[in-house]
Amino acid sequence: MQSLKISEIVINWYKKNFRILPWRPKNFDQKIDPYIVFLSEFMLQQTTVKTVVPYFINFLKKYPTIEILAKAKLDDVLAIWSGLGYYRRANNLYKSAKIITNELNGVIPNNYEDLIKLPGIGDYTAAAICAIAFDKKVVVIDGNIERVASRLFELDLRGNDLKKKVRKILFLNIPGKENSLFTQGLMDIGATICKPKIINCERCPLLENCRVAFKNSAINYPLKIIKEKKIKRTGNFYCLINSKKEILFLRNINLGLFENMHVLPSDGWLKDNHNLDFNIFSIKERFDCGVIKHSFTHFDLDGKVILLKVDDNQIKLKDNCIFIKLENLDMFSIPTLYHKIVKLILKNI
DNA sequence: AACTCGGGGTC
DNA sequence: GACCCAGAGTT
Repeated sequence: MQSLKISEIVINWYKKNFRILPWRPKNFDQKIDPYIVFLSEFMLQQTTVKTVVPYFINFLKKYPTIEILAKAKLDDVLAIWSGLGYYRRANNLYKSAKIITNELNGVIPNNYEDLIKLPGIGDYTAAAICAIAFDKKVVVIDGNIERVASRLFELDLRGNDLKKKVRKILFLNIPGKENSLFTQGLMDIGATICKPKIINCERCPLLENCRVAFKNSAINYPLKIIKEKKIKRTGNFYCLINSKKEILFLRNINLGLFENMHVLPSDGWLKDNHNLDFNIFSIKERFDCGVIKHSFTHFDLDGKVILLKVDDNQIKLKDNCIFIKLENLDMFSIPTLYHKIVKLILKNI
């Protein structure tokens, strides 16, 4: 009797052991809504399933179709994304929804070439939507699949070289049908069995196919990429608050970090400061509230938090300035860093 | 090819 | 603390 192919093993395993996730259909016969896959893949870029789940549920409730999303306001989309991070994803998701609704008759493309043209959709996401939503025969490589493959075939490569080799090998092992299940199966094996630090070889369906199974060296795969040590940065954050307990935020027009989000005035830690002209305010009191620590991908931030109590007299604010009531903060697009700062401020009021 | 983009889970 | 996560866009 001929032994089972890798794809058959993975698909059979997946049908019995798949993770139940809010963006997955309840059974395999159910038709998949491409918008569900489209949305989940944006959220899942570089973000763990556990973190995404509550955001996905909220988002889908508010924007159940791509047309409703396309007709929403960007600020509202960013607000519901607040806390999830990598806010460029939300900006691009919104752009793509508009393009699909206004230029593509509201139909999400079912092929790699058209998908990858859309903003926020790169190689991985284009392939993932093709495979998962449309069951197309394309190779999908995410962090999970790259790790599983690097161990399965004991690949002594890293970075882009590893990805190329994985692509070549997976192309030879891709099934003729049910690639949607194969792709998600490899992901689930990576997420639940072949994990980065804890490897449960005894539960793995690919045990007999794996070159590093039960070996101490398994944990070394994929080979690590040496990373630079994180830099420290310091800055000052200013919280202007009036007697109505409204806090002054700026809508950040700078590209890059926190694009289009609401931020507090600050200086010292970015090239493009989130500047405010304090002269138009009459400041009654000033407190130093201590230091907030926040970790970014490439640096650790120590931010001095300064509370400034200001008069209520009507001032002509610039367009990008807005006083937000404390109880309304959740309605606005405010990154986690600034929620942490406000929390520190409240202890000092 | 190397940077820049968040924030939280996990160990 | 360090690593990792259903990566993409820019330089």
